[in-house]
Formats: sequence, C-alpha cells, structure tokens
Amino acid sequence: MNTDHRSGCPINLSLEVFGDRWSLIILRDMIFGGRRHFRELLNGSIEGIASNILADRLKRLMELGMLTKADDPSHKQKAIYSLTEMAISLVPILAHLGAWGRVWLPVSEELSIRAELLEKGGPPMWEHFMDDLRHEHLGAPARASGPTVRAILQAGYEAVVARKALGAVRDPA
Amino acid sequence: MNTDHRSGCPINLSLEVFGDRWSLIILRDMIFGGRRHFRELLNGSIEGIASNILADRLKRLMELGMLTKADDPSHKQKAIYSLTEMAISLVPILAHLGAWGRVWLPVSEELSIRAELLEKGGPPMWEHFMDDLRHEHLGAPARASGPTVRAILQAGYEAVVARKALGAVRDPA
DNA sequence: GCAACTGATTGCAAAATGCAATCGGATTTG
DNA sequence: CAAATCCGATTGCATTTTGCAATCAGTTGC
Repeated sequence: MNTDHRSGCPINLSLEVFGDRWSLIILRDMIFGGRRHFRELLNGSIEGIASNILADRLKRLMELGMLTKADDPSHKQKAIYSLTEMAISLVPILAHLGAWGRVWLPVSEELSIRAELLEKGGPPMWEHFMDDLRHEHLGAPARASGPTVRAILQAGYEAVVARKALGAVRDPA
Repeated sequence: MNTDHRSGCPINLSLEVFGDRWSLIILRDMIFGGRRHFRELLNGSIEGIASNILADRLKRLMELGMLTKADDPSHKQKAIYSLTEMAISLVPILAHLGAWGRVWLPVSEELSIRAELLEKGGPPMWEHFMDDLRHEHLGAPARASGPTVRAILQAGYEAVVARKALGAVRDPA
C-alpha cells in the first residue's frame, strides 16, 4: 500500500481513499445492492464500470483495508468480496451523501427512494443497517428481529417502480 | 454546465460533483480556513494544488452552483469567492468524513483536532458553523453570541501546536 | 465436447493531472 | 515615478489515469 500522503488531514486522507469516480460506487453496490462477486459488480452497475477499472479498484480497496476476498466454496474460480468494519462504518457518510444529493442534485425518484428512507430512519436505522452488514460480511450474529434494512429499502424501491408503472398505464406518454 | 449524468442515484450525482481529488479540498479550505481569494487557496493549500487545477475547479464549482464570485472592492483585480447554501450544507458531511478519517486513517494530531472538536460538538455545533458561514458568505445576520465555530476550532489547533512545541523543548529529537 | 461463465489482463486512444513558466494589469514600495 | 510585487489566471508539455473493446485461461453445466 502506498503510504506517502499529501497531508495528515482527515478529510484529505479520506479523499485519498475514495476521492475518485468509482470506489464509492463499488462500495455502494456492495452495501445497498448486496453484490459480492466481480461479475455482479460489473454487470449490475448502472453507471457502467469497465472491467479493468473494477479490477483495479477492488485491488486498491483491499490494499486499503476496506475489502477482503475469499474463495467461493461453490465455484473454484469465484471470489467473494466482503466489506470490512472500515467500509461498513461508511454507512452514515453514504446516508448523508444521499440526503445532500437528494436536495441539491437532479436525482431520479426510483434511485433516491432508498436515500429518503435511510434519511428518515436516521441514525437508529443506520445502526441497524451496519449490524446487518456485520452479520452478512463479518459473520457477526444476526439481529434479533425484523426484516433487514436492505429488504426495507428494496421494498420501497419496488413500490416506487410499481407506482410509476401504474401511472404510465393511466397516463401513457 | 454538463447535464448528462451517469445515473440519477444521489450518491453517484454527489460523486460527480466532488468525487475528485481536489474539489472537496478547496471547499474545506474555504469552510475551515476561511480562504476567499485565489492566492490564499493556492498558497495556503498544504496539499499543494496547482494553479491550473485550482482555476479549473473554481470554475467548475461555480458552474455547479457551489460557489459564486464577486469583485473585491478593495482591489480591482481581486476576486472574492463565496460559498452558496449548497456548499454550506456540506458541513455535516465534512464532519462525518473527518470523524471517519480520524478513526481509520493515519491522521496527524494537529490536523485532526478540528475534526475531533467538530465531532464532539455534534449537530448543534454544525448548525452553529453553518450559521456562521451564512453570515460570512451570504450576508445573513450574525449569531447572537459567542465566538465563531472557526475561532473555536482554530484555538484548538493552536493549543495542540503549542503543546507539541513544548514537548519538543522538554524532549528534543 | 462445447458453450457459457469465472475473475481478470492487455492494448490503445483520450482525458486528466502535475509542474514550471508566463501573461497583462493593479498595487505597493522605495 | 519607476521598479518590484502581487492579482487571477493561461499556456505548453510530460506523465498518469481513465475508458473502451478485445481477449485470456480455467471452471462449470449441459
């Protein structure tokens, strides 16, 4: 890992970790989309990441301690990528980032409903989400009750998609 | 301004705004360092931004609605850059980013004391800070009482520097 | 045996970055 | 009043990063 930094400022060092156009997109897809494999990240990315960039960023994020990689027992060639606690603790930042983007940028309704729900859920929901991710990626015990936060966000997303499809039937273009 | 986006996801759109190595550094120097002029940003940057990059980013941030530019009445050639509400509302994100960096990255003590104080102050302190910035950059009325948040952070910084200098006298290298 | 899929790698063009020198005008200094 | 300094940039150029398409060798399912 590269250890010569521009400065010891925490904001600068954070930017050196994910101050590029792809690293946080990959982490977003792992956190919110539940993606664990190379191809899932490659083909599932709505932004269309290239395979060489994805390979480079996965390697970089591993060197930085944000991800780990393990063999998939069901497929000798598959690798499973896992979030570390360092990456899981980005959830509040992602929540704030989504909230800020929702206010100031031309977001689409179906892609911002998750950010809206996460904002409304506040820190308690973020903690729930981080516990879910610790269970999923670090083998921590599962939360006692209730659906996962990802399932709640996904349900919200699907409700918006369904409502928009209905609107399209009633009011076709 | 460029209006073709990779996706309408709020996190992606936020990254398109400041997902590079310099934009947030410039905003940090304006917010925490109180810098308003080109040269202040150029020479005051500990990370050493190049003048062409600074010029490009200032232009870009203006096009995105994060900054405005005005003539300095005291100097016909000077320009004063001001934060917009869009940029001021990044304060909570910067606070979280600093807090995260302080935990996970090799920050220096003197450059992370501000992040520590801002984290301990919590959302009420962030609101105070944003009010100060609205007064400074948008002409809003000043807060009723007490020192500015920037002054509090600066005092903390100087206390650390003084303490470290004292330690160097007592325990020279 | 063969097509589809696995996590990547390679080659190459285009864009972004880093760095030093420089610009014309405004201001300060001696 | 002339020289030096400062103002916000701009230019040229080498290096680095990115984006894109094609390709790779090994694994799996049929």
